[in-house]
Amino acid sequence: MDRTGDEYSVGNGGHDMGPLTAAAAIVGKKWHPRIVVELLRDGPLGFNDLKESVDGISDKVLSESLDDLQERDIVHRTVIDDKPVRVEYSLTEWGEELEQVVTAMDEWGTRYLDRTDESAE
Amino acid sequence: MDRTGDEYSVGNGGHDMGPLTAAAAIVGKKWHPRIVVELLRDGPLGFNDLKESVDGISDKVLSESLDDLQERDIVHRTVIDDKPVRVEYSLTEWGEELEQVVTAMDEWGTRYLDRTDESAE
DNA sequence: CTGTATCCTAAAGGATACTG
DNA sequence: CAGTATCCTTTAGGATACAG
Repeated sequence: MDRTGDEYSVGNGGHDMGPLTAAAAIVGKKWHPRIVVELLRDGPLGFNDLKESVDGISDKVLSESLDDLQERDIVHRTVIDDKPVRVEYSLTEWGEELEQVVTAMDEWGTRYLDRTDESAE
Repeated sequence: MDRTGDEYSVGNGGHDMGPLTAAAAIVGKKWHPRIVVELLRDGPLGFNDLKESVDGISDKVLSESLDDLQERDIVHRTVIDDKPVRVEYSLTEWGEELEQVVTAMDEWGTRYLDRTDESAE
Protein backbone atom coordinates (compact mmCIF):
# COMPACT_ATOMS: atom_id res chain seq x y z
CA MET A 1 0.00 0.00 0.00
CA ASP A 2 1.35 3.27 -1.13
CA ARG A 3 0.96 6.22 1.11
CA THR A 4 1.33 9.05 -1.33
CA GLY A 5 0.24 12.24 0.24
CA ASP A 6 -0.48 10.52 3.49
CA GLU A 7 2.84 11.56 4.87
CA TYR A 8 1.51 11.74 8.35
CA SER A 9 -0.54 8.58 8.21
CA VAL A 10 -3.35 10.22 10.04
CA GLY A 11 -5.93 9.94 7.36
CA ASN A 12 -7.31 6.91 9.06
CA GLY A 13 -10.92 6.09 8.73
CA GLY A 14 -12.60 5.35 11.95
CA HIS A 15 -10.22 4.80 14.81
CA ASP A 16 -7.89 7.34 16.28
CA MET A 17 -4.74 5.42 17.12
CA GLY A 18 -2.21 6.69 14.62
CA PRO A 19 1.51 7.24 15.00
CA LEU A 20 0.97 10.77 16.19
CA THR A 21 -1.37 9.68 18.91
CA ALA A 22 1.01 6.97 19.98
CA ALA A 23 3.86 9.43 20.20
CA ALA A 24 1.73 12.03 21.94
CA ALA A 25 0.70 9.51 24.54
CA ILE A 26 4.31 9.25 25.59
CA VAL A 27 5.91 12.55 24.92
CA GLY A 28 2.88 14.53 25.95
CA LYS A 29 2.86 13.52 29.56
CA LYS A 30 4.25 16.25 31.68
CA TRP A 31 7.24 14.35 33.01
CA HIS A 32 7.86 11.70 30.38
CA PRO A 33 10.04 13.75 28.07
CA ARG A 34 12.03 15.00 31.03
CA ILE A 35 12.69 11.46 32.16
CA VAL A 36 13.69 10.38 28.69
CA VAL A 37 16.05 13.31 28.35
CA GLU A 38 17.77 12.58 31.63
CA LEU A 39 18.24 8.95 30.70
CA LEU A 40 19.59 9.97 27.31
CA ARG A 41 22.09 12.29 28.94
CA ASP A 42 23.19 10.43 32.01
CA GLY A 43 22.82 6.85 30.96
CA PRO A 44 21.34 4.36 33.41
CA LEU A 45 20.18 5.94 36.63
CA GLY A 46 18.77 4.69 39.90
CA PHE A 47 15.43 5.79 41.21
CA ASN A 48 16.66 8.53 43.46
CA ASP A 49 19.30 9.81 41.07
CA LEU A 50 16.63 10.07 38.45
CA LYS A 51 14.44 11.89 40.88
CA GLU A 52 17.19 14.38 41.59
CA SER A 53 17.85 14.87 37.89
CA VAL A 54 14.27 15.47 36.99
CA ASP A 55 13.89 17.89 39.86
CA GLY A 56 10.39 18.61 40.96
CA ILE A 57 8.77 15.25 40.41
CA SER A 58 7.35 13.38 43.38
CA ASP A 59 8.06 9.78 44.30
CA LYS A 60 4.63 8.70 43.32
CA VAL A 61 4.58 10.40 39.96
CA LEU A 62 8.07 9.21 39.08
CA SER A 63 7.14 5.68 40.04
CA GLU A 64 3.97 5.77 37.98
CA SER A 65 5.75 7.37 35.06
CA LEU A 66 8.38 4.67 35.08
CA ASP A 67 5.72 1.97 35.18
CA ASP A 68 4.02 3.53 32.21
CA LEU A 69 7.27 3.87 30.29
CA GLN A 70 8.13 0.27 30.97
CA GLU A 71 4.77 -0.93 29.73
CA ARG A 72 5.29 1.06 26.59
CA ASP A 73 8.70 -0.42 26.02
CA ILE A 74 10.54 2.87 26.38
CA VAL A 75 12.37 2.20 29.61
CA HIS A 76 14.05 -0.88 30.94
CA ARG A 77 14.39 -1.71 34.60
CA THR A 78 17.29 -3.73 35.89
CA VAL A 79 17.54 -4.93 39.44
CA ILE A 80 21.08 -5.12 40.71
CA ASP A 81 21.24 -7.44 43.61
CA ASP A 82 23.46 -5.64 46.00
CA LYS A 83 22.75 -4.82 49.54
CA PRO A 84 20.75 -2.74 49.62
CA VAL A 85 19.09 -3.50 46.35
CA ARG A 86 19.80 -1.08 43.57
CA VAL A 87 17.80 -0.52 40.47
CA GLU A 88 18.88 0.90 37.17
CA TYR A 89 16.63 2.53 34.68
CA SER A 90 17.76 2.78 31.12
CA LEU A 91 16.25 3.37 27.73
CA THR A 92 15.22 0.61 25.39
CA GLU A 93 15.89 1.00 21.71
CA TRP A 94 12.55 2.72 21.31
CA GLY A 95 13.45 5.03 24.09
CA GLU A 96 16.75 5.86 22.45
CA GLU A 97 15.03 6.62 19.21
CA LEU A 98 12.87 9.15 20.95
CA GLU A 99 15.89 11.39 20.98
CA GLN A 100 14.95 12.88 17.65
CA VAL A 101 11.52 13.71 18.98
CA VAL A 102 12.62 15.27 22.24
CA THR A 103 15.36 17.15 20.46
CA ALA A 104 12.86 18.60 18.02
CA MET A 105 10.62 19.49 20.92
CA ASP A 106 13.41 21.12 22.84
CA GLU A 107 14.62 23.13 19.88
CA TRP A 108 11.16 24.30 19.04
CA GLY A 109 10.40 25.05 22.67
CA THR A 110 13.54 27.09 23.05
CA ARG A 111 12.72 29.25 20.06
CA TYR A 112 9.12 29.51 21.11
CA LEU A 113 9.79 30.61 24.65
CA ASP A 114 12.20 33.13 23.25
CA ARG A 115 9.87 34.59 20.67
CA THR A 116 9.37 37.92 22.33
CA ASP A 117 9.98 36.72 25.77
CA GLU A 118 6.70 37.21 27.44
CA SER A 119 8.10 35.60 30.53
CA ALA A 120 8.84 39.14 31.60
CA GLU A 121 5.10 39.58 31.37
CA MET B 1 28.96 24.71 38.63
CA ASP B 2 29.56 22.98 35.43
CA ARG B 3 26.67 22.13 33.22
CA THR B 4 28.22 19.65 30.93
CA GLY B 5 25.63 18.21 28.74
CA ASP B 6 22.94 20.76 29.38
CA GLU B 7 21.97 20.58 25.76
CA TYR B 8 18.35 20.32 26.59
CA SER B 9 18.16 23.33 28.85
CA VAL B 10 16.14 21.47 31.39
CA GLY B 11 18.52 21.77 34.24
CA ASN B 12 16.44 24.53 35.72
CA GLY B 13 16.51 25.10 39.38
CA GLY B 14 13.13 25.42 40.91
CA HIS B 15 10.45 25.95 38.34
CA ASP B 16 9.29 23.46 35.76
CA MET B 17 8.60 25.46 32.61
CA GLY B 18 11.34 24.50 30.22
CA PRO B 19 11.24 24.17 26.46
CA LEU B 20 10.30 20.53 26.71
CA THR B 21 7.38 21.26 28.96
CA ALA B 22 6.23 24.06 26.69
CA ALA B 23 6.34 21.77 23.69
CA ALA B 24 4.68 18.93 25.56
CA ALA B 25 1.84 21.18 26.62
CA ILE B 26 0.96 21.66 22.98
CA VAL B 27 1.90 18.51 21.23
CA GLY B 28 0.77 16.28 24.04
CA LYS B 29 -2.88 17.10 23.89
CA LYS B 30 -4.75 14.34 22.17
CA TRP B 31 -6.03 16.40 19.28
CA HIS B 32 -3.54 19.22 18.98
CA PRO B 33 -0.99 17.46 16.81
CA ARG B 34 -3.78 16.20 14.59
CA ILE B 35 -5.07 19.71 14.10
CA VAL B 36 -1.62 21.04 13.37
CA VAL B 37 -1.01 18.30 10.85
CA GLU B 38 -4.22 18.96 9.00
CA LEU B 39 -3.47 22.65 8.84
CA LEU B 40 0.03 21.93 7.59
CA ARG B 41 -1.33 19.69 4.88
CA ASP B 42 -4.46 21.45 3.74
CA GLY B 43 -3.66 25.05 4.43
CA PRO B 44 -6.32 27.30 5.92
CA LEU B 45 -9.50 25.47 6.79
CA GLY B 46 -12.90 26.44 8.10
CA PHE B 47 -14.30 25.05 11.30
CA ASN B 48 -16.33 22.28 9.76
CA ASP B 49 -13.74 21.34 7.17
CA LEU B 50 -11.24 21.03 9.96
CA LYS B 51 -13.67 18.93 11.91
CA GLU B 52 -14.09 16.60 8.95
CA SER B 53 -10.36 16.36 8.45
CA VAL B 54 -9.59 15.58 12.02
CA ASP B 55 -12.33 12.99 12.10
CA GLY B 56 -13.58 11.98 15.47
CA ILE B 57 -13.29 15.23 17.33
CA SER B 58 -16.42 16.82 18.76
CA ASP B 59 -17.51 20.41 18.25
CA LYS B 60 -16.75 21.30 21.78
CA VAL B 61 -13.31 19.81 21.88
CA LEU B 62 -12.34 21.27 18.53
CA SER B 63 -13.54 24.66 19.66
CA GLU B 64 -11.62 24.45 22.90
CA SER B 65 -8.53 23.14 21.17
CA LEU B 66 -8.58 26.02 18.73
CA ASP B 67 -8.97 28.49 21.55
CA ASP B 68 -6.00 26.99 23.29
CA LEU B 69 -3.92 26.98 20.13
CA GLN B 70 -4.76 30.61 19.49
CA GLU B 71 -3.77 31.62 22.97
CA ARG B 72 -0.50 29.85 22.47
CA ASP B 73 0.13 31.60 19.21
CA ILE B 74 0.07 28.44 17.15
CA VAL B 75 -3.08 29.04 15.18
CA HIS B 76 -4.51 32.15 13.62
CA ARG B 77 -8.20 32.80 13.17
CA THR B 78 -9.47 34.94 10.33
CA VAL B 79 -13.07 35.94 10.01
CA ILE B 80 -14.21 36.28 6.44
CA ASP B 81 -17.22 38.47 6.33
CA ASP B 82 -19.44 36.67 3.91
CA LYS B 83 -22.96 35.66 4.46
CA PRO B 84 -22.99 33.43 6.29
CA VAL B 85 -19.82 34.25 8.12
CA ARG B 86 -16.89 32.03 7.35
CA VAL B 87 -13.83 31.53 9.43
CA GLU B 88 -10.41 30.36 8.39
CA TYR B 89 -7.94 28.74 10.66
CA SER B 90 -4.31 28.76 9.69
CA LEU B 91 -0.96 28.25 11.35
CA THR B 92 1.16 31.06 12.68
CA GLU B 93 4.89 30.93 12.15
CA TRP B 94 5.23 29.00 15.39
CA GLY B 95 2.61 26.62 14.21
CA GLU B 96 4.47 26.10 10.95
CA GLU B 97 7.67 25.42 12.80
CA LEU B 98 5.99 22.65 14.70
CA GLU B 99 6.25 20.63 11.54
CA GLN B 100 9.64 19.31 12.56
CA VAL B 101 8.21 18.16 15.84
CA VAL B 102 5.13 16.46 14.47
CA THR B 103 7.18 14.91 11.71
CA ALA B 104 9.60 13.46 14.21
CA MET B 105 6.67 12.21 16.25
CA ASP B 106 5.00 10.66 13.26
CA GLU B 107 8.14 8.93 12.09
CA TRP B 108 8.90 7.59 15.48
CA GLY B 109 5.29 6.56 15.99
CA THR B 110 5.21 4.72 12.71
CA ARG B 111 8.29 2.70 13.55
CA TYR B 112 7.08 2.13 17.06
CA LEU B 113 3.65 0.85 16.10
CA ASP B 114 5.32 -1.37 13.57
CA ARG B 115 7.72 -2.96 15.97
CA THR B 116 5.87 -6.22 16.12
CA ASP B 117 2.87 -4.94 14.28
CA GLU B 118 -0.13 -5.21 16.41
CA SER B 119 -2.21 -3.28 13.92
CA ALA B 120 -2.10 -5.67 11.01
CA GLU B 121 -5.66 -4.67 10.35
C1' DC C 1 -21.69 27.62 9.04
C1' DT C 2 -19.59 28.45 13.59
C1' DG C 3 -19.74 27.80 17.50
C1' DT C 4 -21.70 27.66 23.33
C1' DA C 5 -23.74 25.51 27.30
C1' DT C 6 -24.26 21.64 30.39
C1' DC C 7 -23.23 17.65 32.44
C1' DC C 8 -20.37 13.90 33.30
C1' DT C 9 -16.28 10.54 33.65
C1' DA C 10 -11.63 9.39 33.60
C1' DA C 11 -7.07 10.33 34.03
C1' DA C 12 -3.02 13.20 35.47
C1' DG C 13 -0.72 15.03 38.84
C1' DG C 14 0.48 16.81 43.70
C1' DA C 15 1.01 16.36 49.05
C1' DT C 16 2.03 13.65 52.56
C1' DA C 17 2.90 9.64 55.10
C1' DC C 18 4.54 5.17 55.37
C1' DT C 19 7.24 0.47 54.15
C1' DG C 20 10.63 -3.48 52.74
C1' DC D 1 17.71 2.87 48.39
C1' DA D 2 13.28 2.16 46.11
C1' DG D 3 9.29 2.46 46.19
C1' DT D 4 3.41 2.14 48.05
C1' DA D 5 -0.75 3.95 49.99
C1' DT D 6 -4.14 7.56 50.52
C1' DC D 7 -6.43 11.43 49.54
C1' DC D 8 -7.33 15.30 46.97
C1' DT D 9 -7.73 18.87 42.99
C1' DT D 10 -7.39 19.95 38.31
C1' DT D 11 -7.87 19.16 33.62
C1' DA D 12 -8.93 16.68 29.28
C1' DG D 13 -12.16 14.91 26.84
C1' DG D 14 -16.86 12.94 25.35
C1' DA D 15 -22.23 13.30 24.68
C1' DT D 16 -25.80 15.94 23.70
C1' DA D 17 -28.46 19.93 23.05
C1' DC D 18 -28.96 24.54 21.76
C1' DA D 19 -27.76 29.32 19.49
C1' DG D 20 -26.03 33.37 16.55
